[in-house]
Amino acid sequence: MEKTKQIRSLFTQRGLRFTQQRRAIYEALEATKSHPTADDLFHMVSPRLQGLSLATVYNTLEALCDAGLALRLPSGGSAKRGGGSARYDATVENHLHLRCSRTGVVADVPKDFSSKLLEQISPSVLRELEHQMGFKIQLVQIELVGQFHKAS
Amino acid sequence: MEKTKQIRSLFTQRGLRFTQQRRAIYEALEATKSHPTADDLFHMVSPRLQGLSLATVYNTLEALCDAGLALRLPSGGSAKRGGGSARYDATVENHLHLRCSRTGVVADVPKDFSSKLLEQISPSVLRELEHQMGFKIQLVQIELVGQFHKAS
DNA sequence: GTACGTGCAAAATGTTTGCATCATT
DNA sequence: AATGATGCAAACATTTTGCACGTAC
Repeated sequence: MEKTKQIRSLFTQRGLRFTQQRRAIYEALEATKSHPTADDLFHMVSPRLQGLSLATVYNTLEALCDAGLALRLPSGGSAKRGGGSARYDATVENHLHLRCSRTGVVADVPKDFSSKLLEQISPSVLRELEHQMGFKIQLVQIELVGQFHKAS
Repeated sequence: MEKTKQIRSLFTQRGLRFTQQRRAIYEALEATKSHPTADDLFHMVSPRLQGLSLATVYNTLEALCDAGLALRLPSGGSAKRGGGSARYDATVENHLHLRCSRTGVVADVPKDFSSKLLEQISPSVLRELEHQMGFKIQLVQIELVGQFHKAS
């Protein structure tokens, strides 16, 4: 299969071993828009890989994040309100998130809005900031915290 | 004392009872620039309030956040790397944070940079987004993830 | 006096670790 | 063959909860 090869080369390019578990977890993460938690992914993937361990999901997600193939979303909100577990996203292109302050649900801001907003941030100011603070910026994370209408 | 009254009225304005614990925790949070965790605050405050319970710190922080007197910072990074516990900030005026992807340490972006960057975000685009997504934005959280030079 | 906050300990999560085994390189 | 990943269970850390008591309104 074509896709398998693509993923395989993505992995090996970054020094990750290509295992069935990693492949399945990455595919599931890539296929969903839902910003799943590690546990969500475990439940999505384990039907196909009987015997999968939750610890492997955690290990894999850490490896993917380190390799730049996934992002761990900064999680606000108390544990009660959805802030209790980390959420992941395989979309590496920079985009914004909406986070509901009641439920912790995370949604993507549509691409056109995301780029419109991100373009407004001046790279020269960021570079000036990097220089002044002695800090190398890897990622600009923007989260719009608020509430969806029609309270549940 | 003047300050006590100020805090008292801050609290009562928002329907919070004014207890010694809440006062001490709020003062400690307001006085520091260090974005402490609940446990940090517990250790800062408990010398003055013997018998203070960590659960009270958590309760108080939740009450302060709900009342808009404090913010829980979105916490990226794995549990190992400082993402394991929530950090709080009494500065309600919107500002940006730097987060070290190695250590989880959070630092404020200086006010002049913060406002320069925040001003670049067009309110009209945000309003359009709110309308399209059916979402009421309460807060724009921006985090610059990266690393400080001179690794520790 | 009533409603709410506090302290304590126990429970509930979420995440990591140690180790034996297994798969990928 | 060697290195690193997996699975399992136990350890760990963080946060929440239940309940008796105390305190602010």
